[in-house]
Amino acid sequence: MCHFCLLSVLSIRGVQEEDPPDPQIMRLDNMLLAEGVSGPEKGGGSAAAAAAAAAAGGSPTDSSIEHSDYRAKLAQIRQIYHSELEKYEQACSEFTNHVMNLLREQSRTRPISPKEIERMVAIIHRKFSSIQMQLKQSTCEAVMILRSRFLDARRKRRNFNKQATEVLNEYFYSHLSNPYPSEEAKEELAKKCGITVSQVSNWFGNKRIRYKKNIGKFQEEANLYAVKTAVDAANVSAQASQANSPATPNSGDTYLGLRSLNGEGLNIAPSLQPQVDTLHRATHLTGGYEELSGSGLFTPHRLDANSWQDTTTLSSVTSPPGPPGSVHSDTSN
DNA sequence: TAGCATGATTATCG
DNA sequence: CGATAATCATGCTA
Repeated sequence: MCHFCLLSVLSIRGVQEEDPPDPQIMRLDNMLLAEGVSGPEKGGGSAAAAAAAAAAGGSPTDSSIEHSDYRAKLAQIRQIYHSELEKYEQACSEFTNHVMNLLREQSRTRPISPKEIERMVAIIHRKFSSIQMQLKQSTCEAVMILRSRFLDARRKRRNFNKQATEVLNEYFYSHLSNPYPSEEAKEELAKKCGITVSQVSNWFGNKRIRYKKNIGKFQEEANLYAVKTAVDAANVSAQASQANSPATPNSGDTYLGLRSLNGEGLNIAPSLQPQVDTLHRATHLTGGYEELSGSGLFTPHRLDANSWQDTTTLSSVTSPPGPPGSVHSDTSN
C-alpha cells in the first residue's frame, strides 16, 4: 500500500466526515461496555449479563453451567476485540509517524504550516476511528448472536420438575372455578416450585388456555388432583379435629393409587365429610362444564363464578375423545 | 425420528 | 398491565 496514495486519498476526502459526537459510535461503545466486552476485566458487564439471564428466567441449577459457557465465549470475543483494537491503534500511530516523516521530507521542498500537519493527523485519526467503529460493530453483532444463542430462554427451555408441576396443578385444579392466582399466591407458588413469578404466570396462562381448549383431555388429571386435594383436606381436617391422625402415610404421591375411583366408585371413607364435598365440587365443575359445552345443554354456570373460559370457545370443544361415560358419571349418583 | 407435551414469546384487547 | 390466543422452539417418548 503506497503511502502517497493513501495520503492523497486522505487529504482529498475525510473533510466531510462527521465529527466527535457520533451517536452511532456512542451507542456501540455503550453496548460494549454494558456487555462487559470493553471496560474493566470481569466487571459489571458479566453481572449485567447474569441479571439478564436471571430476568429471562431459568432454573437456577443449569443456568450456572450455561452461564459459564456464555462467559467463556464472551471472554473470547472480548479478547479478539481488544487485540484487534490494539492492532489498530498501533497501526494508527505507525501510520501517523510515516505521514509525519513524509511531511518532514516535503517540508524541505515546500513550506508546510503546522496547521496542515494538524489537519493531516486529525484526518488520519478519523480514518482509523471509522475502522474502529467497524470493529466495534462486528463485535456487537457477535455478542448479540452469542446472547441469543445462550440467553434466549426459549431456546433453552427446560421442563419444570415433577414436584413443581404437581404444586401448580394442585393449585389449578383446586381453584378451577377461578384459576387466577393473585400476585401473592403467584409468589408463593413460585417459591414453592423454585421458579419465577413470571414463569408461574406463563404456566397458568398456558394451563388455562389448554384446559379450556380441550377439557376432555384433562379430565383424568382434573379428577386426580381433585382427589388429591380432597385427601389433603381430609388429612388436615383429621389432624385438626382428632388428636391422633390414624392413616396419613405420605400426603401426596402414594395416594395416586386412588385414581382407580376415576369414574364411579367414589367410596371415600364415610367419616370424612369435608373432603367429599371438595371432591364433589371439583369433579362437578370439570365434568359439568364439559357437558354444557359439548352437548349444548346450558344452565347458567354461575354456581361458583366459574365463568372464566366462556369467551366464545364453546363451539370449539368437540365431543370428548376419551372414554365416554368414564368421566361425567361422577357425582350424579 | 415423528408427533405430542410444554415453557416462552408475540400480537391483540380491554 | 394482565389475560388470551396463536405460535415458536425445545424436550420427551414411542
